[in-house]
Order: sequence, then C-alpha cells, then structure tokens
Amino acid sequence: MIESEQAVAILGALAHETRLAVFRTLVRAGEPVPAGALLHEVDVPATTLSFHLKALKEAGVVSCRREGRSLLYAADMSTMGGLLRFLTEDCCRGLTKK
Amino acid sequence: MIESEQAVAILGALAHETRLAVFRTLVRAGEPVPAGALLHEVDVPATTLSFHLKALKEAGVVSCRREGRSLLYAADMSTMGGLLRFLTEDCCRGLTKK
DNA sequence: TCTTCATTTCAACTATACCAGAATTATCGA
DNA sequence: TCGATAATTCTGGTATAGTTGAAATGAAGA
Repeated sequence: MIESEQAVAILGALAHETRLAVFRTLVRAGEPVPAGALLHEVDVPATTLSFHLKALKEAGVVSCRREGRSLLYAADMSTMGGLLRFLTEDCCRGLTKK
Repeated sequence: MIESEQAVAILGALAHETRLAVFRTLVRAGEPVPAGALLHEVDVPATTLSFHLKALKEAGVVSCRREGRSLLYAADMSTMGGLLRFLTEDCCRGLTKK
C-alpha cells in the first residue's frame, strides 16, 4: 500500500529522461537485462547510467541481481502497479476522464 | 496523446511533497480553489506556494483563472488521465500486476 | 595468481531546484 | 484616487541533482 511519501520518491525516480527510457526498455525486454546492454539504449557514459540505475533501484522500480560478471536489471511491475493504484484511487479518486 | 517528454514533465511536477499535496487537495475539492485557501493545506509561505503552483500549471496538471481578487486553481483531470494512460499502456504495456 | 571484463564508487564540478523576503501587479470598495 | 486584499514576480541565497573521468571492486578465465 503506497503512501504519499513513497509516491513522491517513485515519481521522482521516473521523472528523468534517461531513467524513464531505461525503465521502458526493461519493461519491453520482459526479462532481466545486463547494465551494459542498457548502454546501447541511452546516450550516456557508463558512470552516468550507473548513477541513474541506483536511483531507480532505491525507489524500488527496478531490481537487480548478479549473474557472473553482469548485473541484471529488471523492471519491478508490482511497484509500478502500486504507483498506478495510488495515482488512480488515492490521488485522483477514480475520476480521471476515460 | 502524451509522449515520453511530456510524461517526464508531469511526473516531475508531481514529484514533490508540497505539489502532490496541492494537487490532491484540488482533486478532493472537486471545484476551483483560491490560492489563499491552499495555504491552509500546506505549511509553506505564500511565495513558495506560488512557486509550486506555477510548476504545476506549466506541466498542465492544474489550470487557473481569475475571479475578482482571487486566482482559482483546479486539477486538470484530463492531463492526469493522459499520464495514467501513458504509464499503463505505453510505459508498462498493461502488465502491471493487478 | 594475473589479466580482463562489467560495473560501481569516488571526487570534483556544473546546473538546476527550491526557498523565502521584498517589491510589484491586479482588483475591489470607500 | 486611496487603502486594503490576493497573489505574483523578482532577487539572492542554499541545497540537491546530475554529469563525468579516474580509480576501485567483484567475477571469470588463462
């Protein structure tokens, strides 16, 4: 059950061009993706990507596990589901048009 | 039809404790609210509130019209609806749990 | 164990967000 | 037109976010 404070954190994590692009890539992939592969999707150096991945991870919108030398990132759809529920019900009271 | 760039702007507008509180207040009110009345909902000086209202307005999540000496603010539910659609369909491909 | 690879953390910097007092604009009533 | 009211913009701060190269870490293969 997401509260206002956590919602702000998640919204902030997604409110950046690079981070949103990374998240969308992970959703589209449908499976864990190594950090290095994400570099081909966004035009930033590895250190910058790492900085943003950390932000996404801390907000709980992506998860991460090591496999060999790679760190595999995946979108956490349950966190996103929680955000959507918060925005729709708690925040908008279900009265968004359509 | 919201694109990624606009989504980042809207997400950024909502990603702040005071701004999210203001938006939720406007949704709950269900009708336009004068800026001064919003001061009772958030614990910030008038200039700070004005700063945040401008941010919300520029992102399109609230609208504003003058009535006498007051400026009445209202939540723009169509923009929010657009964001929710973007997050659900374009961004998450409809696969958030529940 | 030494080297390479994938990625992160560190350090230093720049840019932007945020805050709030002072001054300003707009409106209304007397 | 004057004073009061409602809210904003202006201005100058401080804090935090973002960027990036260099160095460090953890894992695997020779």
